[in-house]
Amino acid sequence: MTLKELSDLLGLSPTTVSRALNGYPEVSEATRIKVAAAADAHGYAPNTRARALATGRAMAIGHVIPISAKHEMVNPIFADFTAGAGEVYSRNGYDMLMSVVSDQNEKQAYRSFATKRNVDGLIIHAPSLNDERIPFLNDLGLPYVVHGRSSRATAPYAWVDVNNTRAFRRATELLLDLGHTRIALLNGLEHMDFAARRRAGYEAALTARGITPDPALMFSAEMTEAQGHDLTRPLLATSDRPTAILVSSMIMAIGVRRGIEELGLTMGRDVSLITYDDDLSYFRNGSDIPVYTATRSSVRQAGQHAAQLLIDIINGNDSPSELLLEAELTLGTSTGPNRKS
Amino acid sequence: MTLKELSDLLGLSPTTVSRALNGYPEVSEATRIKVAAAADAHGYAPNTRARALATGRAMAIGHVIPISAKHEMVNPIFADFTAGAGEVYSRNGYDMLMSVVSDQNEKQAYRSFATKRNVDGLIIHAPSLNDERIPFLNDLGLPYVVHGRSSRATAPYAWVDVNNTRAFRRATELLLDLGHTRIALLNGLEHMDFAARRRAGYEAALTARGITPDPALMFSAEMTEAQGHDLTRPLLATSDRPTAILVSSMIMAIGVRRGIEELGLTMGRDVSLITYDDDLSYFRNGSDIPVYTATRSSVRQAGQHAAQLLIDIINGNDSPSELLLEAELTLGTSTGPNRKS
DNA sequence: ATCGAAATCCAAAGCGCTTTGAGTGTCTCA
DNA sequence: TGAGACACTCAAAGCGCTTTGGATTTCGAT
Repeated sequence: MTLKELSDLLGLSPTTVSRALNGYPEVSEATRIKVAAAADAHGYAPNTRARALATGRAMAIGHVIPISAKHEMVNPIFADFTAGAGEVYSRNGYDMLMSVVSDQNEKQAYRSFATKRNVDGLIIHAPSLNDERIPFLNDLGLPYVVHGRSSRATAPYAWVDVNNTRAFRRATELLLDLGHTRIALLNGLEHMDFAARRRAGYEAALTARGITPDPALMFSAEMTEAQGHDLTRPLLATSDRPTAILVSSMIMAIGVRRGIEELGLTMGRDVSLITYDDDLSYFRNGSDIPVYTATRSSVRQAGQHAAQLLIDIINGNDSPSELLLEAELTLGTSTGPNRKS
Repeated sequence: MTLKELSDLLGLSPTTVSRALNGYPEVSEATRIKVAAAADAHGYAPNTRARALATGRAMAIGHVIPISAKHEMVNPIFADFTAGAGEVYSRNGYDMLMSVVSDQNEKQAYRSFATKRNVDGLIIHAPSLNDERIPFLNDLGLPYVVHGRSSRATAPYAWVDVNNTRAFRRATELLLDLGHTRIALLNGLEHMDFAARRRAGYEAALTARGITPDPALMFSAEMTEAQGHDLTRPLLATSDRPTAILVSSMIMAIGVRRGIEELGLTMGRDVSLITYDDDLSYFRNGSDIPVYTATRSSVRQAGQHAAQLLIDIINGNDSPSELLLEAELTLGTSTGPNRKS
């Protein structure tokens, strides 16, 4: 069913039908209702491609999912972020276009979006400290929003981020308050901005209490279950082992816990643990009582915010284009007072 | 840069330029090279929307991601499946269109894809035993591939699935061989086809050894960490507790393990555990030695196969449209002989 | 020299929609 | 009664591409 067929059916011109459906004022309410009814009855919806061509707007947002060639990894938070963003897109009539590329080809994917003109905007993920995508995209001229920040970027850009520094500072302070002084940090890869900020928060809290951060207690790795486990085992086997561990992701924390228990130790008693929790839908932190003490911020909500911000930018509503979300610190059973001192 | 601009630049007609770029034989090799070079130099790529309108092909595949309204859950395997499918799409010049909708609106999302004509095909996930989407999509006339099967569907459809029955039958047999007779099953929701098949495999193995499946040992729930834990606790608190547990997902298994250890029991010694492992990239089963004994099948590869199959169907290459993948059974440290008998 | 096929290239139509600019009635007020 | 204002509606152009059906040139063969 095309517009022309529908208009023939109604004995109207395509113009009028189009205007009726798109809510233009030049058409009477009576015909509008008639047209809408007929469209509904015959299951008519405008052909996206033709409409996009005519209006110059693709009504689609692009997401580039880079796959690390080394580890064949998909960022686990991606599904929930996507879900959040997707809801907002649907609500606003936008489609979500996903491009899965190996991380070397990422820029090419952005360029391709721009030249093929099949999206009106982009969301980019996981920025590094000085992310080269930002100047690149500024040149490209396609609206975009960054999920996260890039501390050393000089050009302006729109972003939605969590206050990672504050979150890790508070988590560290909690552990200090519980009497822990040897606190390990199992962080994500620190060329990533979020990880650098988390480390800064951790170090700031220690320094403020007169403790010099010990490089032997700080680790930076991919945030997998296996890494969590593999880093924890040797760490806890030393004589002056830490009494508390700060972990950058739930998934990694699962591995840490596995390591703790393999050594016959008990989490929350022998070793305290605080983790960052992205509130992933399939991995909620316990059912009633949280298992892990955690700083939590919903990545799904971040997705909603980022999507809304991008749509605002595309529509030219220049509301503030930066949004800093706060994580909340929730007590679980994984922390307790230091018993070793 | 449009085709017209490029052709003006080259002193050729748009026709010739278009043909040169699309590899039609009516253009000399010399001009083809010249055109390609110019296109490259000026960063020209055909406008997707215009091309789609002209060719009648959207060069895009739709995925509908239903969000369970009740639990606000995103299927965790979705990210990896998507990654696999996305690779194949990219390689073949297809875009991936994602539509996130609450599960009540799912059909509407398919219909919208069909009427708006912005995709050439669909992939659908998580079919139930008698999935109503199959007749619905057959009517709709948009090519599609099902990830999974729908046992009670009468109409034919293309699918890619894992041999769930066989996988669970083999896993159960392994436990039986180890002397376990009271084997619990923590399954996914059994209106889902995959879960029903897994249960069938489990029951078949038991029955073949003369053991009547005990309803008190069979559970069907959402496959979250919390559910795994919450089901395990009371299960292992009974006097005639099972000595082995078969679990339908790694994530759930993590929760089961937590339950086991909270009770002071040791996995692999006091309780054996076998889990189904989708080989999720962020949740590999241990680094060197697998932690869990598991039946594994890569959901990412399933994504690749499904995407390829769909593209084949769209292109009219009618290769066989059904693909059954086998899961492999890998020994980890979570299983051991029954010590209780 | 001439013809026909092969090799190139092009003009123009068309994909299905939006939107501009104009046209036709109908109403209101002088 | 006539003129202007208003409410509707429409024809046609245009978005950027592909593709049909010709037109032109080249060249070996007659």
